[in-house]
This record gives sequence, structure tokens and C-alpha cells, in this order.
Amino acid sequence: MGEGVRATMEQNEVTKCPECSSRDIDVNLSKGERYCIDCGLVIEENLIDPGVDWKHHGDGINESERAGPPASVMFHDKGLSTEIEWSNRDYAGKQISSKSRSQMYRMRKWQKRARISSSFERNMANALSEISRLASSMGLSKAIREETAVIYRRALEKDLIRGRSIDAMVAASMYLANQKLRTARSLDDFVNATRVNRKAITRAHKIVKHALGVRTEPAQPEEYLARYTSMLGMPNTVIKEASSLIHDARELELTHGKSPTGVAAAAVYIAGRRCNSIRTQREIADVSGVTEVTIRNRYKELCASLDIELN
DNA sequence: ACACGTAGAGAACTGGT
DNA sequence: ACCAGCACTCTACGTGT
Repeated sequence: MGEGVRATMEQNEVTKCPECSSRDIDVNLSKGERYCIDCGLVIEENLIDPGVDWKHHGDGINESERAGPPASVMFHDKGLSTEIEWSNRDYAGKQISSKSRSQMYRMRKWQKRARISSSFERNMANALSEISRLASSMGLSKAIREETAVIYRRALEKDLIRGRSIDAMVAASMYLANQKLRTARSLDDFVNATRVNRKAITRAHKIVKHALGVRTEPAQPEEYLARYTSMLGMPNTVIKEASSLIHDARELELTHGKSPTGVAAAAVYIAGRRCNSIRTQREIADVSGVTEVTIRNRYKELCASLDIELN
């Protein structure tokens, strides 16, 4: 990896360690981390390798040589394997003789064994398929899948999976990725999208979070606004109005100790009525996963404290 | 249909032992 | 590790517009 790559990576980045104020910060591209040389603090994780995917050999003639697709965390072997086609035709499309066909069969078999050689890789392969399933069923992006894969892989390396179900660990890893990337999915969303019970997810989540030293900020009501309003087909003015309500509510400490989804749902209800984009409490309850009762309690409270009258 | 208000149950967190 | 106390949310109602 050339020096040019490092230089571009460090633009617009923290250049001082928040822990010990040292300026000696290095990049470990294979781990995807920036870390402080003096105290070892990982400043940023899961960097995407921006490097070109060919190597420089420096002979001046054939300087660049493609080296396959960039490694992806979404393949259990990071996408660096060789594929042997399952059709019995050669590269030119001709039938392969029966003699070499049986040879091909053996090659495929051995290749498969070599690829999924260890229990680690088998576990990772299982997890990745569950990650893809869960992410698409929840409408989460590729970035979330990759973040989840990184978290899960590190959990697996630390031997945190043993004795727990892969599905529970995947759900926990994705919940954590969701908290890190702030993609506005509540724990209940995860509980509903898996067969894993709530307790198993929260327990696994706690363990992974602690063992990997991941810090998360509590979810804020505003983060749910875009999702709720778009699910309800409401205009962007509602988001603006709702987010200003939440801002005011926070000043009065009305959001403390309350579920952020409940506050967001109530704000959407009020903002909808004020912006002439009225949705019933039932409709908002359905998309937000909080009950009508909670929406009522929150919105009554907001109206009373913020001097709001709805017509 | 929609909104309102309430009682009791339940889940999650805290702090004590 | 278990338990009590706590604030919040949920379920399940009946009532009001």
C-alpha cells in the first residue's frame, strides 16, 4: 500500500489522539483501523480501503497488474477464492470428456473442503447468510451488512460465539452496527425480524459491546422521524416541525427517560396535524411500534408543556 | 371511526443485601 | 445472584365525540 493512500486517508480526519493527545497516529489497513501509536487507542474502525486494486511492480513496462476484485467482508473468505463452474463444459463451451469429468468432480469436492476448512469459516459462512437475510428483511443497507460482518468476525475471533446461537449473535451484532451507524432501528424491530427471543439478543449485545469496547450513544427521537414520515407518506415539512418540537421538549427535559420512539411518534402526530398532513394515532402506532396509549401520553404532555393547541 | 382515560400487568433498570 | 422499588410502556377495557 503506497504512501499516497495514507496521505489521502488522513485528510479531514482526527490527527490527535483524544486519549493521550499524541499525534502519532497510524493506519492498519488490514484491520481497517486507525490507532494511536503511543497508547494503542483505536480512533476509527472499519475504514474502507481506498487503495487501488492492482499492484505496482515497478519494472517500468507492465507497472500495473490487476489482482482480482477488492477483498470484501461479505464473503466468508473475503472473496479471494477460486470458483470452479458446476457445468461440465470447458472454457470454450465444449463438453468435457467423462474421464476429466470425474476429475473435475474431485477437484470441486476438494476445493470446497479447502474453502470451508475450519469451523471458523463454516460459522462465518452461516452467519453471513443470516446477515444478508436479516438486513434485507429489515431494509438495511449494504453498509450495515458490512459493519455487522466486521463486528461478528471480531466476536468470532474473540470466541464469544461459542455456546450462543449464531442467529442471536448476528442480531446482536447488527443491532450494534445499527447503533453505531445510527440507522434508526429499535430493539423491537430486531426482535420482530428474527426467531430469537429478546433476552438472547440483549445478552449477546451486551457481551459483544463490552468485549469489543464499542461505544454507542443512546438513540435520539429525531433519528426516527425520516423513517416514520416516509412510511406514512408525509411531506418533509412534518420532519422539520416535529424536530423543532423535539428540540423544545428536550430543553424542558421532557424526553429524559422516555422511549425515543414514543417521543418521535408523538411529535409526528402533532406535526402532522399542524402541517395539515393528519395521520391517526393508530397509523403512527403501527409504523413506530409504540402503542396509541403511549402516543397519547407523550403528545398530551408535549402539548401541555409547549403550549400547543390542536384544532 | 377516532380519540380519550384508566387500571393492572409487564419489562428493564437501579441499588441493596 | 436474587429481590424490591421505580418509571415507563403495554394490554384491555369502557366512554366520549
